[in-house]
Amino acid sequence: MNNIAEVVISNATRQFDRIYHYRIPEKYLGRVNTGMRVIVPFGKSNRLLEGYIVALTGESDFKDLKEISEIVDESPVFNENLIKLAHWMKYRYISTYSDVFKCLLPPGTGLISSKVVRLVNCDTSLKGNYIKILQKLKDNEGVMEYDQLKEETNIKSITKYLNKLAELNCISISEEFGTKVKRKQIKAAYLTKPSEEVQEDIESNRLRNIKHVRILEMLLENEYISVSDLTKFAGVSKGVLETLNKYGYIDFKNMEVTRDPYESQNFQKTSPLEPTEEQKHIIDSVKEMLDKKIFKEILLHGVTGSGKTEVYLQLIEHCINIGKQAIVLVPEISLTPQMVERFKGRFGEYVAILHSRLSLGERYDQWRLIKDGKIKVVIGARSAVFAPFDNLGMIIIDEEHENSYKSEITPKYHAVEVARERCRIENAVLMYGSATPSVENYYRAKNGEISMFTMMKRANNLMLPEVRVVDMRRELEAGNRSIFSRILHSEMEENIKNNEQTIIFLNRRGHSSFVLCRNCGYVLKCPKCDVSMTYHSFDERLICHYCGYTVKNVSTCPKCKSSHIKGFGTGTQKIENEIKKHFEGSSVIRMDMDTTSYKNSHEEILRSFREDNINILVGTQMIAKGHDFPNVTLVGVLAADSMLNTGDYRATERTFQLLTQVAGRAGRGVIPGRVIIQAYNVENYSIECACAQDYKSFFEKEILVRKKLVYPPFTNIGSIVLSGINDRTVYNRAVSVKKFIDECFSGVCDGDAILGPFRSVISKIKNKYRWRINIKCKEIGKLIDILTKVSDHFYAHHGKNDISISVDINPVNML
DNA sequence: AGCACGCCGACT
DNA sequence: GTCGGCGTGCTC
Repeated sequence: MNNIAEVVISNATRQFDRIYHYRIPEKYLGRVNTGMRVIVPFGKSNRLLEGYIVALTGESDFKDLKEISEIVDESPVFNENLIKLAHWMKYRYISTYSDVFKCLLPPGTGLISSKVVRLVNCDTSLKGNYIKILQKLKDNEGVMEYDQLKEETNIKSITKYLNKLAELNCISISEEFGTKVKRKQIKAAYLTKPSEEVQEDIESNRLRNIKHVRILEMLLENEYISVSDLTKFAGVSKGVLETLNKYGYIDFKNMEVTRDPYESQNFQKTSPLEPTEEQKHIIDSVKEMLDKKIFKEILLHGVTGSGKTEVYLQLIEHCINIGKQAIVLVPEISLTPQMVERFKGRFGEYVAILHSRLSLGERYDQWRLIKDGKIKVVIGARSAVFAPFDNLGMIIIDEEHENSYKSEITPKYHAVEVARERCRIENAVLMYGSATPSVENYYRAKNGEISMFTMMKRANNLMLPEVRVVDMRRELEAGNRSIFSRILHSEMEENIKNNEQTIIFLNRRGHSSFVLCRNCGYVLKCPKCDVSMTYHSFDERLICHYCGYTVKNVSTCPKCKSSHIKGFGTGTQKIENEIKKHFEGSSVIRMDMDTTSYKNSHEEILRSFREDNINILVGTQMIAKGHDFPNVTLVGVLAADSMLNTGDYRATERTFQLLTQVAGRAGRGVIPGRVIIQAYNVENYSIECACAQDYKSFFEKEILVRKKLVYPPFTNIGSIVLSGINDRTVYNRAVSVKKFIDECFSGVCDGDAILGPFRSVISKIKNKYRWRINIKCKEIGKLIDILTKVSDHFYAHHGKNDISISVDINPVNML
């Protein structure tokens, strides 16, 4: 009989993160199941902790097992497949069970313990603090939280008195668990008399008060109405309802409700569009794969505007028809109302939306709808890959190359990899969609590892924009020292004259990227991070984009006191100012992290640009994502090569992807678009190929470089970053870690290498010095094994030092 | 992480 | 003699 539960403890550190066996007490037998959360006694003091049941078993090598003390959920919160996925994630991301399981639940559902004091017997013969405590409890209906009791009675050593009172059996002290998010309940009113009788009372004028009549009439229409709605729409106060209650007409009931983030919106129902030849071929082929119910990966390489979304929609429809569910992952930033509208319009109530701008409560409710089987399609950012479906048919990852799919916090999972593993486990179909696929996936597609479909026709036969590259070195030679090349300048003027819109793209926010003293060469840096401070003209301050540290702008050099100190490099803010200066009478709007910090400001800016017909939009990465602006006929890209020299092996790829995307913003209406790209390093193939909108040539060139230099997909890069307050001790620790790796790294493959320790490119963040060790290793299993050993070894000899370690494989950020 | 055990120094 | 410092080791 399976009367033993395998439990992992939540909030465990690496040192005690493993599976523990607990006996299931008689009273819970049959009620306890895999995937439930429980409360278990742990350690010598038997403190009560939250745990997750990962399996049930009949026997254990341990004797003297402790018993589960409480069950948290009445039904499992994870199914078997998600538990399998969790095991894989722990392995693949060198993580802990604890961190991994936390990903599977919506935020705010973790248990919080609190000590609760209950009044049992109010012995009035007691004196002093004792009676004070008892009185306080009595005033609060006999139940209070320990912390609250302590604060309100203002007794310093309250524990002493409480223990004594508990001994005297006057009170009981217990530990209770709650969660941050609660199920939302509302108080609803309903009729307690038969409707005929109420009707009769109204018609016979027995009820004189018009307010009473109004309320009863409303309740005749609807069985339950929330008290708040009732008072609002009837224009009465709560007192009226209480009177009706007293007369025995109505009563109240607490009802659970679902928080719906899109409650107020009505979505126009849409039906499938007639697919084009290209689309039909893809839809039919993938439908067949879905019917087979086997794991399959598909790359959908489709240029912007080629109708990928319609393909997604029709495949999802098929999924639903065969009784399966689908997940659609999109980058957080493209989860716009238009996107939501498309899916809600097609699938209505079957759609759940998950993203970080929802409140904890909304997210929790969406999650519960999914778990209860009410939802067929989930659209969401990264974490939606964990949506608790029981019969998953497919996962679609839109803009598969986006690096926002990689989590920056532990566990540092990549949603694309997790989706792949989940589909493998659940025999589902995985579809990657992109106009500029990641080099890794395209390489796999070319090798026949995954199937590939291409969609190269733009809908409505839109013309590709005409792209021109301007060599800024020539501009300088010709005496043009402005930010704008002569051609871009004149095209912008032309556009303003013709009342057409322009987008100016620059991948750097702020005003100037650094402040330099021309006398002594000193560059102002953040005192906590090894990053130059950026000047923001809006409030005349210097800001560190890494930690947010800010100081007032300086007028003299802090080092040599020279006044020849000023900002160099250009940010979006400066562009905005320059445009105002150069193009008098034109309207400009700016979109970057500084202007979009408020909720909805993002949408507001785009709406304003579109509807108020603003001449020019200036922005960073943010504006590159799939928005449709039919009146935009000119896109200018400034400093297109600025990302190329960041010391990251993916810099070229990212430049190509970004430029291709930005160029795609032009000419989405009837007027053909023009794109002008300004750069110094114009010969770079990422710029050349982006101009030609030629993915294939870019890939062919890039893959050769990757092969030659042995970078992914030809190897894997393990990265270990050690950080701490004291530069020297961090370095020493890094050296000892390196030594440890040397010892366990045997049987080196061709091209495998251990590099470092060296200073990280950003050598200090928030006052912590960073040293890095990189490991190149062809075989990922071996790399995982080494990194696991390194982590275990590091924590085993942790001691009382303040150095922390972070390990990652193929990180998106190598700085 | 949190807690107990345990082994040394400075106090009534 | 004993109170308390924090190094070490364990948690089903």
